[in-house]
Amino acid sequence: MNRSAEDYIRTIYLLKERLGCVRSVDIAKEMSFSKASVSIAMSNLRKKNIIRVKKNGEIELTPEGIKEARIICEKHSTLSDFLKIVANVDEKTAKEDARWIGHYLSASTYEGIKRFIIAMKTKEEVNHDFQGI
Amino acid sequence: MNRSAEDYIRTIYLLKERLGCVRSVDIAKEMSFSKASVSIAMSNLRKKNIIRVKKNGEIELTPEGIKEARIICEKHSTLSDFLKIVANVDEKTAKEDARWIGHYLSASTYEGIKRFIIAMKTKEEVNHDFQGI
DNA sequence: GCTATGAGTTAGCATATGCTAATCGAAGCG
DNA sequence: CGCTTCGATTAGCATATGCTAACTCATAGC
Repeated sequence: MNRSAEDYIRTIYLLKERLGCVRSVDIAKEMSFSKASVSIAMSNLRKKNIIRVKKNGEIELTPEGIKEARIICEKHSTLSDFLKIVANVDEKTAKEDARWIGHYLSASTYEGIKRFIIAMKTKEEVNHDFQGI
Repeated sequence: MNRSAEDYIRTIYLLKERLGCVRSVDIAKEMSFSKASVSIAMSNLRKKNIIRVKKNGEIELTPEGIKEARIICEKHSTLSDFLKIVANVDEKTAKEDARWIGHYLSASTYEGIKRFIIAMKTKEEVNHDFQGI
């Protein structure tokens, strides 16, 4: 998937949760893109069978689209947590950076980061338990 | 600076050290790009006053180019070390990934990562000293 | 019923990056 | 000397992304 497509898919997924119903304009507003750009992007996602557009303009992720979206969002939140922990940056910065690097990191590096963050969180819990004694 | 320009600058800097003299073809071979693409990229770097091309075709970084190159390479090696440590990936993977994320990470996240890696290395030294006792 | 508004699409453009094919110029070889 | 080869450049193309301007279409209000 392209970087931009990933971004659109993630946005559609999140807007669906937030608004219930997602249209092109909602996406354009959320991403600060023109209606035209979104229209073309939606046309591409439709060709790739990621979304389906109802007669009333409502945009729905297909089952494949939902699967993709979950993968993208999981990656995104893992990387965002990771950056917050290791680089000590704020939520907003972490999310923005995660959005970019999520697309460019190799699979093996991402897996390594996932292991790192799981170990880190476990360790934190252990520390917390000890402090509780 | 563009992502591609950063890559070209870094390559020129490294090839200069490795070969002594850098020409367009050397860059094309090193990066696996066509001569044409490199030619156009060099023309852009010339316009930005990053490189200077001698009559014999030799490419030299200007003082500004060298400054840029050092910043890029430092960032690159910091991120590469970082990925090797936290994600436990091999040198090659770490370098490739560092090349990409180096361009997309925000300054604050990069600074945070730098602090993290310095702390990590210090700690390792301390551990090493303790083990030596 | 006409018009204004909102949503979506299309045409045409711009930038960043890459490619191949063709060409130019210099250098080396038979 | 003429041909080949090498290095560099140019023209023309392709893809990915974005934009504005102009259009269509449906609906809501007067």
